[in-house]
This record gives sequence, structure tokens and C-alpha cells, in this order.
Amino acid sequence: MGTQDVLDAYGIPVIPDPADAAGRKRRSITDAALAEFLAEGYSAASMDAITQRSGVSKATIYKHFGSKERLFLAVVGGVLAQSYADAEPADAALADIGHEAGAGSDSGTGTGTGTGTGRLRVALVRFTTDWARVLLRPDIMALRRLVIGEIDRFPQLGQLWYRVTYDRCNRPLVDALAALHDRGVLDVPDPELAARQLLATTVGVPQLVHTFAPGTEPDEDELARVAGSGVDLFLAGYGRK
Amino acid sequence: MGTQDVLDAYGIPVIPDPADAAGRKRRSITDAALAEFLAEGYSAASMDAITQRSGVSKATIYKHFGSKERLFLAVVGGVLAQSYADAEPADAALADIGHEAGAGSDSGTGTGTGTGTGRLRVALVRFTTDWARVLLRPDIMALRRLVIGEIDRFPQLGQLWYRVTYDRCNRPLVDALAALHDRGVLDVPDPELAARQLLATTVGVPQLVHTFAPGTEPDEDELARVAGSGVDLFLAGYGRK
DNA sequence: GTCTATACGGAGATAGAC
DNA sequence: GTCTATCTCCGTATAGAC
Repeated sequence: MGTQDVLDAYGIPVIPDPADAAGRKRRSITDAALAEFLAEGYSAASMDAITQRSGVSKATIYKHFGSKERLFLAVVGGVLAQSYADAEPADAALADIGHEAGAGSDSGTGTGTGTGTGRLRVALVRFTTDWARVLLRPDIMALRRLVIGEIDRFPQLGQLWYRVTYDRCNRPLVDALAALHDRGVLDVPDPELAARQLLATTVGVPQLVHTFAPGTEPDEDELARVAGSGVDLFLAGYGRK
Repeated sequence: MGTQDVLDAYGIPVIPDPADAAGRKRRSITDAALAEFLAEGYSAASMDAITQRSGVSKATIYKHFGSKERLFLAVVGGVLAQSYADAEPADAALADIGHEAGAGSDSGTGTGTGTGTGRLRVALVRFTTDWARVLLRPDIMALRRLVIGEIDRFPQLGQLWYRVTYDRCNRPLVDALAALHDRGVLDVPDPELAARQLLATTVGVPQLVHTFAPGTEPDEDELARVAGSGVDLFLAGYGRK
């Protein structure tokens, strides 16, 4: 009598799957919590506000996550793992670095401010630009600021952030550079350091600005200009002479 | 009657200057507040804890600073302005860049991984190493994390941090690079970008690690190695060909 | 100018009905 | 499993004596 209102296309009552209902509630909680934590930081964020944002009751939140600390870790940690899903295009550029390197016209000249148009240069610019586009997204920058600010209280998140970024971005680049070194395309005695330098000149340079200017979208033209110049610098230093 | 205990070298009682007493109290408040804010962040820091750390009463703190927000701004802003006092040696290195550049042996070759020992290279390594030593100091890194984490609530501090760093570190470097360009020592069409790139490869690279690994002292050898490699990269790209 | 004592609100977390 | 109502404590800020 009014307890089964929802009917499907055939008029058959739809009994909500309890598991799915719980999953949806859990999702609405984590969404609300993330928004609140990003807006207020950990300490200033209130469980009351998260309760109101999520639409569920406070007791339910505590049943699911136990405490504010655990909620924070679950939410931020979970988002971190998934945030780089949009960075897939960078993997394609990475494949370009490995496969087509050395087949271009003048990929190794690296004249500094010159306009070397080798395939390697294009691939490196594409790779770094893709990553910059992802890492400079306002939501990811905000998450980064949150993690950095709370790192004394939650060192695990700092470790996780660094590791995820490294595994997804640095490590593949290091491997690619090492391979290019072995094939004689580049002269990179320390691929580990070289990768960090390349990312610093391309991604790090605009990232520094956006770290202290919250909410600003990255400018595509500026991004391309910086990435191009950074890659030129890199190739000038590590190209075969 | 015991109210004038303090005597100077001639046995003359020293009446504490009320203004100085207030100044000392103000100083003990700001010291305590800084320690508390660094340890707990803005929101989690409690005025009670600052009261206990400082040794003065809570009412006195409010008489001096009005509110927690104003105390935070005064303390962090004040420290920012003075934190770079230790970076004076970098100015000396900067003078070296300007005065002795071009007089060295092979300052402009920039062989990438080569060991160019020109005076310019030495001066640039010195300049960047000095700055890295200062910017990577654990207390300054902690302050930086605090500012970044609270930037949504206190955008003024973000602006101030960026401006102070830029005025003291970037701008002089930009000017020096522009001068070297004009004298034909380097080929730097965009000194602004070039300075950011140089600082990214030398200071930014280790800074990124220490951002996510709080409390770790920078290793001198590693610092020198990174700075040297970064400067080589820079000279390879921007040296006259 | 500086202290003690306190007002007042909001925080995180839980008990118990359903 | 989920809600309403509540407990308890600690937060910022201030009033008033000295």
C-alpha cells in the first residue's frame, strides 16, 4: 500500500536492490565529502555539512566509514587512484616516443630555440602537453593542494600521490628515455634525472603558477609554448652530438 | 622593595621599557602561533594551544591581534617577508653572473652532460644551489605547504608568497639573463621563460620530492649534482652556438 | 595592558526506534 | 541499514577585575 511505488515498463514493481541502494548511498556520501573537503580542507570540513550535501543521515555515514579520518582517507585515496584515467592519450604519445624515434628528420639536433621538427620532438611535446593538461586541471590542482596541506597529518596520502604520479607518468618516461639511450638516439646517462628535468621544464613551470593561483584554467596556447620550449631545451642537452 | 630586581653593569636598576615588554610579548605570541599553525594547520590550530605555548593569556592575544584570522595573516605574512634573509649569498652569486660572465674559458659551449667549467657555469650553479638550500629548508617547506593548503581561504598569502619569491629570486635572474643576451654571451630570446626553466630544473626538481616528504633535510651532494646537471642543460640550450 | 572566568555555538560521535 | 535526537567536549571570543 504505497510502499512499492516504482513500476517498470510492464507495470511490474521494481524492488530496489539493497546492495545497489547501499552502493548509491556510499557514492553520494563520497561525492559530498570530496566537495566539502576540497572547499574547506580537512579540519574545517564538518560532518554536518557532508551530511546535508549527501542527503543521507550522519549516522549512516558513520556506519559506513567509522570516523572523519577514515572517510577522508577513503575519499581522497579513492579519487587519487582514478583521477588519472583521463591521461590515457599520454600513453599513446609515449608509444610514439618509443616506436618512431630516430626515424624523423633532425630529431637529435636540439638547437635550443631552434624549430627541430623531428618525430621525437613531436612525441615528447605531445606527451608532456597531455600530462600538463591533466595535472593542471583545476579539480586535480585543488586535490593536490589539499594533499600537500594535510601531509603532516596524513603522510600516507602524500606517499600515494607521489607514487601514483610517478608510476603513471615518470616511470614510463624513464623507461622510454633509457631505451632511446640504448638505441643511440639520445645521450642520457641518467634517465631518472633527465625525466624529472623534462617534466620540470614542461609541466612543473606552469604548475607552479597554478599552485598559487587557484581556480584558473590552463591556457592551451601557453601550455604548448612552454612544452615546446622545454622539449627543445631537453633535446639540446641530451641529443646525440 | 623587590620590584626593581634587574640591575645593569653599574648597579643602576633597569626599568623595563613598557613598549619593549609589549614587543617581547608580541614576539612570543607570534613565535607560538607560527609553531602551532605549522604543526596543525590553520583550522586545527587552537587559540588555547597558542595561549599555552606563548605563556601570555588568551585575552592579551586578542587585544593584540583581534581574531584568529588576523593573527594567522600577521604571523605568516611577517615570516614570509623575512624568511629569505638567509638567501643573501645568492645575491653574491648573481653579481658573479653579471660581472664575470664571458671572461671564462668555455662558458658558452654547453655540452649537455659535459663538464664545462666556465665562470658563468660556476656562478649559475652557485646561484641555484644557494637558492635551493634556502627554499628546501624544512621550516620554509613547511610554511610553503601551509600556504598552499590554505590558499582557498587566504589567497593573499598565496599572492604574497609568489611575489616575494619572484622579486627576490626570479626577477634578478631574468635581468641577469637579459643582460647576458644583450652582451652576446647567451642566446635567450625569452629571459622570463628561461629563468623559470632554469629554476625548475635546479630548484624545482628536488623541491617536488621534499614537498611530499616532509621533514627531510636536503642532501648537499644531491643538491649539487642536480644543480650542476640543470645548469648544463640550460647552457646547452641557451649558449651561443 | 594583562589576567581569570565564562558565554555561546558547533564540532565529532552515538543510542535507540524502526 | 537507516533515521532522529542527543551527548559531550572543545572551539573562538569577550566581560570585567586589577
